[in-house]
Amino acid sequence: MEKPISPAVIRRMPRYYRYLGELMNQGVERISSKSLSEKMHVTASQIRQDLNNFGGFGQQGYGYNVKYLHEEIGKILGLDREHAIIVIGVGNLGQAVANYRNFKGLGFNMVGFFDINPNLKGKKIGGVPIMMMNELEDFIKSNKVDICALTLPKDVAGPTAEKVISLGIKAIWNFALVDLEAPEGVIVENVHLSDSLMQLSYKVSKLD
Amino acid sequence: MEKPISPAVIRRMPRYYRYLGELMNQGVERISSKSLSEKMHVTASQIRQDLNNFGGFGQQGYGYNVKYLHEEIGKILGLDREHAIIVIGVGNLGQAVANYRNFKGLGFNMVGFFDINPNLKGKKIGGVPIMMMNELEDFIKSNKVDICALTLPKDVAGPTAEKVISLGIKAIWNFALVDLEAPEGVIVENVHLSDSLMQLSYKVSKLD
DNA sequence: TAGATTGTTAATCGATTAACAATC
DNA sequence: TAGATTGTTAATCGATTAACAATC
Repeated sequence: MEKPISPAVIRRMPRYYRYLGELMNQGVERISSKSLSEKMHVTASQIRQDLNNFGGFGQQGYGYNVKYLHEEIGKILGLDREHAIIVIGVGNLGQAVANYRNFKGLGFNMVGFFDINPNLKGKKIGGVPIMMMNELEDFIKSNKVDICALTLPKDVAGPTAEKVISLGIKAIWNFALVDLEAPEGVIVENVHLSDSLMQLSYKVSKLD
Repeated sequence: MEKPISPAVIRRMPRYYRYLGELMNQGVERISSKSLSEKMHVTASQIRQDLNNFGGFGQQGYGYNVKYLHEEIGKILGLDREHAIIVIGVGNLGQAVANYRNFKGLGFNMVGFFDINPNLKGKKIGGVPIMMMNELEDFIKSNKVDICALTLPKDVAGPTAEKVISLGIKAIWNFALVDLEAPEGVIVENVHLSDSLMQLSYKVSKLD
């Protein structure tokens, strides 16, 4: 295995991917680290350092081929394959995640939704059925599921996480307001909306 | 004005706040940096350094009073006052933000929702009306609005941000998939869900 | 070829950790 | 008082920036 890449670098990769996608759409064929750095408000040095963690994608005197670099970063981020996602908790946030447009084009496919509310049973979101929690185990065992999004209240997030981990899920996208403890070999990515809002609040209160 | 605090520290503050809130609920009266560090999986040294950016909240030989520290961090994060929020874009994500339970208790109040879909006109979420975009200007001028959440497609996010900024909004909580450029004195906090999902995808693909 | 720009090494800067004197 | 634990200084570590030789 390669040497581990620092979290700071990994955080920046999706942003590079996004900007390169834009450039591609605009028909830009090549770009130098310098002009990309101006667009993104980072240093050219940082861009070159970041990319060289993964390989030499550029060419001296030329810069980077936009399409090629976009594709390579896609591969680095694992976007060159399909990811099957289930969403547990079909409240407002769960529905938002379920419907989020941008995911499909990146290879993330919603394959099942789960809730405890019997009124939701059998309903569909984008053609994908909402199932009850007692169907979860069977579903995971008989379908390939790569990622489990948890959009449910914090007091049930922990037990639910344990359950899906015991069923073999290796990746949890957690929206519940707890830091889930994951065993070795399981990845948890947290999205804490209120943390983000508090950071905003902090910065606002510094303005005066 | 005090010296600026590093972003890394600010990112950690909401997490401290969360853990201290939990401890408070559990009736814990005091805690040392050491035992808090074990719960949070960080170093005790980092906790003390972080806190001392803002002041000395502890006591030698005793540790920190949980309730007091929780309150002080709340003040640092600006949670000691009310924040009026409007949400522009009442799609799935907008509704999720509009309904998010945890906000109210932290002093964040939803005061208005805006969309372009005429079918939504006059409907309410949690007693707060959904208005049309042509009502936005009047609303902002005649009501105190602290934060504007943008939960809309990326191609309209930029112009909408410019508009609310021109109307005096100083804080934007942006969920659209673009990095908004904000003038001096305006804060933009981005929540890029797909960036987060890509980071998860990256980590998953490293597992094998 | 000459000019441009990378890949990479070296220098700087900042953040984290360790250590310990101050003190409750 | 003696023990515990902070606040803070010093040491280490890592990340960012600068510089430049390699090379397209």
